[in-house]
Amino acid sequence: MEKTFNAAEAEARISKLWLDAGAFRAGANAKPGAPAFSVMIPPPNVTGSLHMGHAFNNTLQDILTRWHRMRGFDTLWQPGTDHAGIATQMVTEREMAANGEPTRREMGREKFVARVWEQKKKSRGTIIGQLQRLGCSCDWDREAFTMSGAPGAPEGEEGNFHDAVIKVFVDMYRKGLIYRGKRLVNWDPHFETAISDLEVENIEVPGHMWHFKYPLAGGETYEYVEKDAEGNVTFREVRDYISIATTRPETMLGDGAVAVHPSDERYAPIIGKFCEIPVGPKEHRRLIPIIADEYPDPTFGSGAVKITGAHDFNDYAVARRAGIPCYRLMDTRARMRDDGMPYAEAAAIAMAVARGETTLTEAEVDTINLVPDDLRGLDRYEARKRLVEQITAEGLAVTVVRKSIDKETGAEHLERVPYVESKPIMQPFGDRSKVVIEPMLTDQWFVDTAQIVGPALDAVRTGRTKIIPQSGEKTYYHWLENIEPWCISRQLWWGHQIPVWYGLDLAAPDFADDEGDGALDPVEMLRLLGDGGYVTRDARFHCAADFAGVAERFRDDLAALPVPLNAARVVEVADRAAAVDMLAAALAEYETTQDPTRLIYPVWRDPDVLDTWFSSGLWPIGTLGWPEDTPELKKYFPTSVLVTGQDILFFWVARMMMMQLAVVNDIPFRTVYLHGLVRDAKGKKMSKSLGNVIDPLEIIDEYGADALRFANAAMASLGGVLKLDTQRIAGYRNFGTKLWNACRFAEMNGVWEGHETGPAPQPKATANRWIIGETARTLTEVNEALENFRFDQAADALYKFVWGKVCDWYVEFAKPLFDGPDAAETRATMAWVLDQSMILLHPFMPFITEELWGTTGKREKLLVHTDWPDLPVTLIDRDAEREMTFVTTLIDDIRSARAQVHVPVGLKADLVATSLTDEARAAFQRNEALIKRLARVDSITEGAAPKGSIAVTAEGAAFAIPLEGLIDITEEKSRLQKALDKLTKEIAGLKGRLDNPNFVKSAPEDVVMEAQANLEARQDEARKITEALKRLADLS
RNA sequence: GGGCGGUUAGCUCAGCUGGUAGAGCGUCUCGCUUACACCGAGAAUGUCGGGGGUUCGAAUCCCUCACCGCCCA
Repeated sequence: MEKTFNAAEAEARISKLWLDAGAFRAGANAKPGAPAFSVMIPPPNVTGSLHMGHAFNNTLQDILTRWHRMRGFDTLWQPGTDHAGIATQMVTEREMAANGEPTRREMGREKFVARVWEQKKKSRGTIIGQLQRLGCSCDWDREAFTMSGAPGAPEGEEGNFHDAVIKVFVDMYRKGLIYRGKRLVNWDPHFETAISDLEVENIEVPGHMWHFKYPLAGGETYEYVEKDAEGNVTFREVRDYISIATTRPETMLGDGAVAVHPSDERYAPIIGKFCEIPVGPKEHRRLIPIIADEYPDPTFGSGAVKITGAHDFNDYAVARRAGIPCYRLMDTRARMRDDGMPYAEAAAIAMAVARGETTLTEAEVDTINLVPDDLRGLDRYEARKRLVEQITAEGLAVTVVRKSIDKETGAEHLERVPYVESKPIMQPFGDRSKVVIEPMLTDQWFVDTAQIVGPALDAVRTGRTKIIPQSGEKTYYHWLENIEPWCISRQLWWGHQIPVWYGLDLAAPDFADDEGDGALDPVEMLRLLGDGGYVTRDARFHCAADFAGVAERFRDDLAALPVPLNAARVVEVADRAAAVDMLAAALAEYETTQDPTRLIYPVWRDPDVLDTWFSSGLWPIGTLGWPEDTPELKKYFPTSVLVTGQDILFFWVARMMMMQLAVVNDIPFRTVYLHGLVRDAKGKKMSKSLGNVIDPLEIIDEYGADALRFANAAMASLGGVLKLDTQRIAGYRNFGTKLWNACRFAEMNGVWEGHETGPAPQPKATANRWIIGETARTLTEVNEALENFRFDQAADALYKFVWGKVCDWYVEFAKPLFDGPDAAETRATMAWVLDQSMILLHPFMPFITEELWGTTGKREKLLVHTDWPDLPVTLIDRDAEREMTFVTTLIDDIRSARAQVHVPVGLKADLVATSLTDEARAAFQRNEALIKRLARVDSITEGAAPKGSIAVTAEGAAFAIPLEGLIDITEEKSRLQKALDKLTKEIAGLKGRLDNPNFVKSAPEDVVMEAQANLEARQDEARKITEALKRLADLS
């Protein structure tokens, strides 16, 4: 054997060994009739690459998986990747730009989607290969993808995940769990799509708060009065305006009202009156009502809030309550709108609405563009700047007096300046695009989460699904109990296109075939096409898995229409505009031909795709073949454990819970293990800009996958932050080497000759019996730790056992034993112990252990499939344990004493036993050889302590090491005195407790007994040390 | 502002249902003792964030304050 394990050379070879053997296949190594153990990998982004978070997360999954597989469970670790809509589209577009390829829009949707598939194929291997380098024992043949089987999927991307997603959408739609609506959503102006609340990061940035005057309509005035807490008037003035504070002046253009709190006496006189928005051309100023609503905080700002329903979430709620129209001001890129009728006309309509003279449908409101002509098409921030200038120029900014002193004359100047507060404001940013999110009123699809959240909550409340650590459950409840509707439509091209088709609404209420002759004359036609006709009316829509499905439903709609429309043929076109054109052409043709068979009814598909989390929400059933009733689904669902980051609890875990329960009425997993974010050694988030990113592949290159894995396991205590330190990884690489060298030592001593794995031997020598017991104890610890997901405790137990027990002591004990009569049983014991070490370490360090397994003996199976031991506790031999504790502490004490009084390490000393109980003598005699070797002792005698010796005590024994002339007497005195001081303190503490009648009375009996025994032992030791000190005093 | 978590040796962290503090790394001293210098032997280091309470006894339970982190507003 080499001196160290060559990870770089061996890992690829061992990986291949496992893969060629099909070692990771679902059910591999399962015992007949064994229970299933299944884990779904949190699918990484298909274009992503492995970062430390993945490495950590997947190490834990692999440990669980390998552990269960070795225990004979029917094990499946399901791998796969996520199509990651926005991220993948972004990556692809970026690469296309870098290559000088045409843009997405130039290409068109179909070509672009094909291009993304190319990208997917290209990058898919990256992260999968990286997971394999980490040693992940997924069933790679089953690799899944959240868009497999989607239209346009190339060869090799078959599968039915797409079918599952579409089926779920259709089913949920039919059950009324999914609806479409114009709602305020988080709009990402960079990607020009809606995103969910969870994809928004709120960050505090420096901002400004402007204060403006909204003049009351018709020059009305009121008395504005401020009072203190006692009701005394502190300020009083007659005002003709209401003061409004805003951080976003550009949204003033869309104001629909000003709101004040109903209890706010200052504004009570003007509730119900109108005020003017101080923006836009003077002659077209809009008036808006002053309303009462609970939302405004009377203590904040002026207490009055402008209500811009289409651009603020709070305002939106107020607007809905009060029936205030929400005017959209921006386009998809968050520039001020530049469409629709001129401002003068739009403002006039809005005025009429505010006065209650007319009402508009939602669709009609959306056509009203209230951006003044001079601001149309401007960026939102440019528009803000200009508006502030315009309002200030008009004198409608609230001002404050500023005092300045002229440096030359010393004269005081008082001037009024606009009141602009500079203060930090919370701003929403897109987590991918990093641009400021704009609340935007758009048509979107929503899951009515309120309807499906109940079972997901119950599953955790009743314990059917357990979340670890438990604090995760609290967070889970808190979020789900306050859940908002989930916006699932995204204005992207890469994803599952929503299975909804739209058709023009031909059921104009005033449309009739006057003559009842089935012939459409121009008059009748005009009713269809004219004002209020299908061209402007909202579309009708139907949902089905495919076009054939919706066509049928549209035919049902048409059947209710008069002749000849009822016979129109349903065809699919690109979009609404195409449909309008085509229908017009078809009607025109009908007019001349009067041939109803040639009438067509064009429908178009919703261009939006589904939120990625909607599809990954089906990962547990989708990867197992649902909606088909596959054997895998029967066997591996619900899954056993989900291991994922706590940051993903809402995004994914909660949604999987809701969706699985809604779709198949079962929990997706029995246990959810949540872990923290991996950070650098100082606890900082790893980020490219900080330059503190640790690349797991570089770590694997340098230290080996096993070292990284063991470090991950050791870090995995419950809760908290995970700080990754390369020094620690190096330490665990050393740990692997330590085991390696123990096996190498065994090899040199013929331990492996003719060795085969077998049951524990039954040796006679105490050291051998002891280490077998220690092995059994460690197994219990590891099992218990893993059952409780305490990877850190399992790793710790293994580290202490292999290094602290096997290498530090047992290997040393074996050296003299190999030269004595117990050599054969010692070889057998060592072989067995090292075998167990490899087995127990395998889930944590699969490469080095598999390599050792293969080189050290004749093995029936690969280690990956070797049985996890089941060792009876009877292997723990209490007598052997006591005896070895005596021996090891004695050796430790002798070494320590020697070192402290500077006895040369190379010197072999004599040892005189000055007092021994029978038990101590027996233990001592049986292990003489070990003590001699490890404590560097030459000869052993019994007798009185010679002059000038150092004293060592042990349980039931006292020893002296005669070293007259060699030792530093002062040093020895101070050593003993120090020990005595410590003992005295302990004795005082123990005595104090035992002398306290309350302690003896109320403490449990065994605690009292233990304290008593402890006191006696300490006192005995103190006596021995005092004697030794006395001898030293005599000497000098 | 609301919720969750944390504060233990120089650093990173263990410490379960209360019985009087541990590990790894780092530091220092010594050592080429025939598995291993990715090693061995030895050593030092803590008013367990502050205050109060419950208890015979508190790092551990309760209250409170301070600071830090995360999530949601």
